[in-house]
Amino acid sequence: MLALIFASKYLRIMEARRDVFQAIADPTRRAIIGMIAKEPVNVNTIAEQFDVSRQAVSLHLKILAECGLLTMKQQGRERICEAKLEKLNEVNEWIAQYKQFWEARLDKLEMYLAKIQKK
Amino acid sequence: MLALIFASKYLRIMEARRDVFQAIADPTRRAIIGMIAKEPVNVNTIAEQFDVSRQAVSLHLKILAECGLLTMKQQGRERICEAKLEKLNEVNEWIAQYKQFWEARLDKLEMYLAKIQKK
DNA sequence: AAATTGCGCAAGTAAATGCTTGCCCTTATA
DNA sequence: TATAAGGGCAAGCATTTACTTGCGCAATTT
Repeated sequence: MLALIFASKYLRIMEARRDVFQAIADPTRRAIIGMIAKEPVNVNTIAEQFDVSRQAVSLHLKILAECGLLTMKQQGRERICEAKLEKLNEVNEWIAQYKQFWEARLDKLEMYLAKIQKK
Repeated sequence: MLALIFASKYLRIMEARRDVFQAIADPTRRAIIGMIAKEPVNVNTIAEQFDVSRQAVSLHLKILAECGLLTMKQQGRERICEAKLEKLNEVNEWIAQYKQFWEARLDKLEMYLAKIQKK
């Protein structure tokens, strides 16, 4: 019984969700992605742009790195963060499968509006 | 000082993030979206598909409704959930602005692979 | 060599999240 | 009309999240 509890706890820790959906849910992390998308930037430069502590930003970077949205490379005493946005494709594909639904709805709306306008 | 703390607390509560990014971050909620995308379904039918309690599912539905991804309508004693996926477009557009970056990378990789293969 | 810069690693905290159980009210069915 | 089915509301709990402050260490500058 106790073992089970420990096991489940352990499993939960191991499974700690670090997926892209989770990563981009946070507005600060989306802003970070926006910052590094065009060119690699070092940690402190990123941190300066936000009004939270460097540590907080550092944690966000860690999360982004863990789910594959960026890589870090050491360069002297600096750590350069480089965006690896391929992983965004996972979200892109999830969304894509539903596009037909909302686009169909919009089409219907458009047709309806056009019809109204004719009268 | 105290007023400030209360004010900030109050603001935080009022601002409670209920955006689409947040909403789709949860795997259960994504699964719910998958269930109701094609046709409206009532609450209990949705809840039966998951191994969490009806209350838990109900909360997920509430969150999805609050951020506009579904609407509920009462029908006798049942509440029918209907997907309104237009809001997904917000995510879609956010992603779209970065497509060039990861696609450019993939193109480069493709070209590189093609080059290697030729040799 | 001394001071500064860049940045990770804890430890601690408040709030948010995800879930449960229990209760209650309404609508439908036997 | 009694019972069942659909489903909201609220309290309570464990975990996670987002953040802070303090410390320390290695690479640079002065």
